[in-house]
Amino acid sequence: MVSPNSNTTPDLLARKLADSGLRSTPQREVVFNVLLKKRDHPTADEVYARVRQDMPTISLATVYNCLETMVQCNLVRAVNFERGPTRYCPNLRPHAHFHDEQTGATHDIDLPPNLLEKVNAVLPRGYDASSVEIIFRGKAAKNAS
Amino acid sequence: MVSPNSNTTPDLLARKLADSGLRSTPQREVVFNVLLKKRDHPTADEVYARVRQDMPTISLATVYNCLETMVQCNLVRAVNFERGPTRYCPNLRPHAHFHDEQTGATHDIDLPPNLLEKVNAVLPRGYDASSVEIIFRGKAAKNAS
DNA sequence: ACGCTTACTTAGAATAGTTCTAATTATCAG
DNA sequence: CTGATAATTAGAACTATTCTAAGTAAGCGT
Repeated sequence: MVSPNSNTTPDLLARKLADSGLRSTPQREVVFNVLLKKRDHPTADEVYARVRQDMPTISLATVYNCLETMVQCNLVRAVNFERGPTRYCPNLRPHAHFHDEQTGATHDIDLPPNLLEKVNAVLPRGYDASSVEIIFRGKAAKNAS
Repeated sequence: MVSPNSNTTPDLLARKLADSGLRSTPQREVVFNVLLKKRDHPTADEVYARVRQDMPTISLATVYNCLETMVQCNLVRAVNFERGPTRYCPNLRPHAHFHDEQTGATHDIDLPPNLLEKVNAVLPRGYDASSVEIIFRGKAAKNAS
């Protein structure tokens, strides 16, 4: 038998899941691959639609379960704009999000290493932030990441 | 007849509404006053509960309508954490939000004048942000604004 | 390999927050 | 005062998500 996945991602998914005492399953693999393949911040419904092309029997509940599991394992970030549907993002680098109000598209904005520290520095004493989120809203030119 | 509101807020509400071609109504006034009185980032339901003490016949739909109207007029900011209920904030200064994960409380973090510019500066060419939102998550000491 | 235990998946019901609809009421301009 | 427009209202509808309970699969000790 050929060792699985040896040529693709060196099973980040399986490793990170195992770190949390969880299993890699076919459903989790296909959901994760969908996120990696097209990094356009899809909603759960959009992930569901894409995943069904490979695995037509998967349920929407499972897609939600898988996504939530990956968020818990820090494999994926959940992103929210106002009260719109949650979007999912497999970019693990520190980054902000730019929400294009015309098109609805979401773009990752990579952050220079010191920026989050600078932002954190505005917190008065007594505040201890475990995470910072930065969201831009506006208009983006057509040529964007 | 005594001139109304001459001693309280010099009718910011009525002015800002008029700027958008809208009327000041009893419902809008009481909703706005509720927001000003206790600035704890209440949800629409919480606003509804408070408003009904002064105006028991108001409807929840009207509370939503009033809040949305005020957001449109830039009298109030809508704040969202994940997919929780929208919260409302009458603080018009540039500020970030700190979401205390233990208590669920929200605190305003005033921003130094240059910070938003610095943050904006991380945007690559082609991105034109009309607004930036900064959200901290973590733990806050008991003595907080 | 066998059974046991726990993890995972599934379909559908339930839920929360919000928005919509259609009818009523209030306000403004002439 | 009258007609037009704006605002309010109650309740239905909607959307995204979570819950429930049952079924399926996988790892583990023997």
